[in-house]
This record gives sequence, C-alpha cells and structure tokens, in this order.
Amino acid sequence: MDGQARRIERLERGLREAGVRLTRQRAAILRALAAEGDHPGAADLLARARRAEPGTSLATVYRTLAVLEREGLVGRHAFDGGGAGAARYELGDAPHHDHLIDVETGAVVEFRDDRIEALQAEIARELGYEVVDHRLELFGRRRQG
Amino acid sequence: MDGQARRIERLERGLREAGVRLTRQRAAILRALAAEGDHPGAADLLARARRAEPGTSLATVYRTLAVLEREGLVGRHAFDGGGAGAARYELGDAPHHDHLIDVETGAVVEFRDDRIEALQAEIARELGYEVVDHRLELFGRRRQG
DNA sequence: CATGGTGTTGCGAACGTTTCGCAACTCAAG
DNA sequence: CTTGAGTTGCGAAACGTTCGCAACACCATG
Repeated sequence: MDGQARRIERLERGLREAGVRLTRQRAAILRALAAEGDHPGAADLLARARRAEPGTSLATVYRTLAVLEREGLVGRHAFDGGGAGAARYELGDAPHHDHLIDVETGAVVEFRDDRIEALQAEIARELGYEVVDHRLELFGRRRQG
Repeated sequence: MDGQARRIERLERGLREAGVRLTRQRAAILRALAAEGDHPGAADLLARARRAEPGTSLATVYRTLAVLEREGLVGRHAFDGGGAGAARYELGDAPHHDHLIDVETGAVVEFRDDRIEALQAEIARELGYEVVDHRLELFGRRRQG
C-alpha cells in the first residue's frame, strides 16, 4: 500500500528478470538508496544498510552500486567537482532530472526543465553530435526575501 | 607577439597582484596548463612542467592547482562522473563555457550558449536560488553524415 | 525439501589520487 | 645582501575505491 514498497518491489523484479541475484545485502542497499530520496555516499549507504543487514561490508556496497549502475538503476555524482571527495549516488528509476546544490548547506534540489533538455540536444546537433547523456549542476545561494 | 605569451603574462601579473608569490614551478605549471588548450590531469601537468623545471614535484602541482583554483583561475572536472578516476583541470581565464565529451574518443569540445545560461538563471530563480556557478556536461556520440 | 553449482560475500590488503609534515630552500621587500 | 614568510621536495599518510580469496547463500533443479 505504501508507494515506496511498491517501487522497491518493482525494482527487485526488474533486477531478477535481468538475471541479477537478489541477496539480502542487495535488498538492504536498494532500500537504503530508496529510503530518504537524498543523495548518499557509499559510507552513508553502508550505515543504512547495516541497520537492516548488520553484516554488510563496504566492498559489497560498492559492488552492488556497480551492478545497479550497470543496470542503469543508479547514477553516480561528484558534486564537489571531482578529485578527492566521495561520490554520491541516487536511484535512477525516477524520471530524469538535474540538480541544484545549495553552496551553503550542501542540500540538493532536483528539478527538470524541458526547455533545457531541448536546448542541449540542439546545441549538440549543431556541433555534430547526438546527446547520449548529460549532467547539469547548478550551484546556488538561497535568495533572501 | 605571441598571444599565448601575452596571456600568460597577464595571468602572472594578476597572481602577483593578488599577493601570490610567483615561483619557477608555478610559472612552469601555468604554462603547462596554457600550453595545449586541453584538459590535462595532474600527472600530465607534472610531466609538462618538468620539461621546463625538472625538479618539480607532484605535491607542488597539486598545491599550485589549489592556489589557482582559489584564485578562480582553474576549474576542476571529473569527466568520468566522480569516484575513482583522476580529476582534470583547465585554465579558467577564458570566457565561460561548457563541455561536450565524446563518449567514444574522450575528446572534449567546448561550447557556450547564452540561451542555456539565461535559462539556468531563470530556473534557479524559480526555485528561490541565485546561481553562483554551474557545470553542464553533455556526453555525445558523433553523428554520421 | 535437499542438493549443487555459480554467483556473492566479508575480510584485509592493494590501488591510485590527493594531501600532509617537515626541514631545506627561495622569492621579493628592504 | 640580508631576512623571514611563503614555497618546495620528499616520503609517508589519508582517502575513496577495488581486488583476491576462501567461505557462504541464492535459487534452479530434481
């Protein structure tokens, strides 16, 4: 009855059908990803997954993320501009969206704008390319008022 | 006479005026960044800088990049989507632009589109934010024809 | 419901990139 | 030329991520 539960069920079915074995750890990590609707790092996911499945190891978190990424179910982000910081992940079964990161709090706002999507395709076309994927991140400061 | 030389001179003057001490290593790294107009990683920069200044160390490359980033002169990118890979850098004194990465060759095409810039500001405003910075990366495949 | 084989797990160790601590050095202002 | 704050090179550490391996658990099959 919970939409979240249904969503997870759907994801799990998809994985099974893709021939991915559904272990307890993977289920826990999937739930950890779906839980808060945020953009956790691998360490966050480990902590959350361990609440349900205490034995879970960090290696498995990474391996599961790799599987889910290969299946197109999670996206990986480097909100700090690459390099040393940890990557952050999100479940990608939701419709496509981009990110606005609050530079003061680190909060992430999701948004989607078809005009931008269309413009991107057009620009790529002008350059002789076809867009396969894209990443748009705005860094912003909350406006007073 | 050479536009490149003038550009570097301008950058060096700017740094001096910002109170940044201009050492031989920093000059070499600056030139290494300006040289090819590409998006080198730290190791590439070290190799290039050493051609002019053989003693240069990797630590200094990183420290110099941090200085230049703080001064707003270089941008750092994670073209592989964050995580394990090395970051790549570019001199940011040129006018703002975004990137289109060829998913097959890894080549990076720079572009700029004012419509996109304007749209981004508008979207952020609608969400209650003011854009401080942004990053847009298109991943594309060359179109046949 | 028991079995088997293959894929998965946890552990710790390895990896690649980036940062640090420290003594020696060097820039640039007098 | 002297001086001292800022910078450098080195090696070691930090960090996030991946790997190798033996033990294990999923699930198709009987």
